[in-house]
Amino acid sequence: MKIYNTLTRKKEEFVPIDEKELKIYVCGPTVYNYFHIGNARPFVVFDTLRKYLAYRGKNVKFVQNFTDVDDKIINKAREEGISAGEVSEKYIEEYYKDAKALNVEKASVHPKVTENMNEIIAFVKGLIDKGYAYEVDGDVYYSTRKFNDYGKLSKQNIEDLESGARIEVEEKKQDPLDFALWKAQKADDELAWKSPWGMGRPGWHIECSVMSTKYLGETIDIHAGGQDLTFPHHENEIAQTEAQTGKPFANYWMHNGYITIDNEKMSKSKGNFFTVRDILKDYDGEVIRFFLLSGHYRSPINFSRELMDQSKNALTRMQNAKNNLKHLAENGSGSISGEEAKIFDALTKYRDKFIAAMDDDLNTADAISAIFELIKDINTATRDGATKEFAEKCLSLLDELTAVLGLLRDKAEEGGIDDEIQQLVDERQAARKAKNFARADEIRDILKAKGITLEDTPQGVRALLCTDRGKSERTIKI
RNA sequence: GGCGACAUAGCCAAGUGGUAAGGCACGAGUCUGCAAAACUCUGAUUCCCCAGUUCAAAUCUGGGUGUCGCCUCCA
Repeated sequence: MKIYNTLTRKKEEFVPIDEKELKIYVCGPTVYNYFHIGNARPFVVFDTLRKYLAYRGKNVKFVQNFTDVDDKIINKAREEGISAGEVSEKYIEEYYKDAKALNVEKASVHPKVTENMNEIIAFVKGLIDKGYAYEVDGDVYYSTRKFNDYGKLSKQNIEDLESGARIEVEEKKQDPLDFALWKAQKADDELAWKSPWGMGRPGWHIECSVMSTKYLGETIDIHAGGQDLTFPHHENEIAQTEAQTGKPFANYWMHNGYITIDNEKMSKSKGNFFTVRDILKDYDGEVIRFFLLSGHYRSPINFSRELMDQSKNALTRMQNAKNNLKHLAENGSGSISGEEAKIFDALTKYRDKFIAAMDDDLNTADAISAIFELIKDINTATRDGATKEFAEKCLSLLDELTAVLGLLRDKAEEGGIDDEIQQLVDERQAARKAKNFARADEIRDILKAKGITLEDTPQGVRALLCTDRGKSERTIKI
């Protein structure tokens, strides 16, 4: 597999450190609010990377942190009159809900800053001991100029940074480029921990260095996050970690592009964001996931209702193909014919195409097109019916590929077709036979009002339960 | 000022040297009692503009134009 590495600005063949266990770290959310669709992009993209690597037989240890110590959390706690811990616990729970809707798996480990305070303090102390950091009045700063490779990820020249650096009057840094590893407590209601430098809390960048090395080791395979983290966050992580360990921090750095609104970056500070929670009111989580995977992960994607509708319709085409196959598999009979076997052999080329696309720096857009080509051929082959076995094999292939992208999950079926509904369906069939189409249509309208759509197929009647999240197929006796 | 990304049909979007994937929308048709789904056909003589390299360029080089981003919290 080839991966575009921000460190070298090139696509490189991905060579894991240890084939037995790949190590991936993704910067997770600061838990003070629901996450927006821009935040969702790395979650979905790198979850897809993980699913793909697993599909290819790799064992992946996947770490994504929760930042539960931060000014924004403290502010939120003040606003709501609750503790910072209550704020972060609440939004961690909400994160899991939205992530589940997007079919984003839980990470192998979701470490929290608050649970790693001893390690953070030890890490900072280590940097001071090595001469890479210094303490001033309870604050600890990193001596950026001491780290010779500073700027290697973002390709920033340290002198250019110097001239652009914002100098804040109240800071006690020796150099404007230095950044905080530890911040002294300023107010009583601030989160604070006891440290060799007094009560205080960690700076933003140090947590990822600590949690990555703690859970994955000194050198990891892939470190990933949004493009806006490249500088300064990831640059600083490199400076901290490599100064501490003397080893490369991550072999590959992956950065996803932004979500834009009217062609401008979506961000919390601009206020032009849509939370996933809100979008889920109108669209299924899989539609959001499809939308996020419909372009290459490094390109910007514009968010709009029109594009969401396009994604929804495209996903419906996929779902229809699956529904049709399920219907054929459940109601059909017979083992695969010679003609079908030949067709099926030809279909497997789409698996190859899918893999080639994903191998090329996770080209999900191309991978999706391979799935649509597969669907087209399947639809053509099954247009006039198919044997049960052929339908099953096609369904299995389709499921195999869509599952890698986290699409077309089988949704839990709520309720059942009760006798009353079955009776109506039976009555409608009788009415159709008697060419009493008025009554037949009336029954269909009645069921439609109950959220059940009836479709007549050569293999019999099909009932689809329509939820606000799309159609899911229900089997019905005919 | 430094660093960087992008520009392909009405919309979205692959394609990085060999003669334009895929999806959405639109139109025509087939099938169907109807509906839904599906299938077939139709759409860029052309990939922002100009010049160059090449037998061959959307793809490489140079120069423009436009849009966006990072350098400050941000996915």
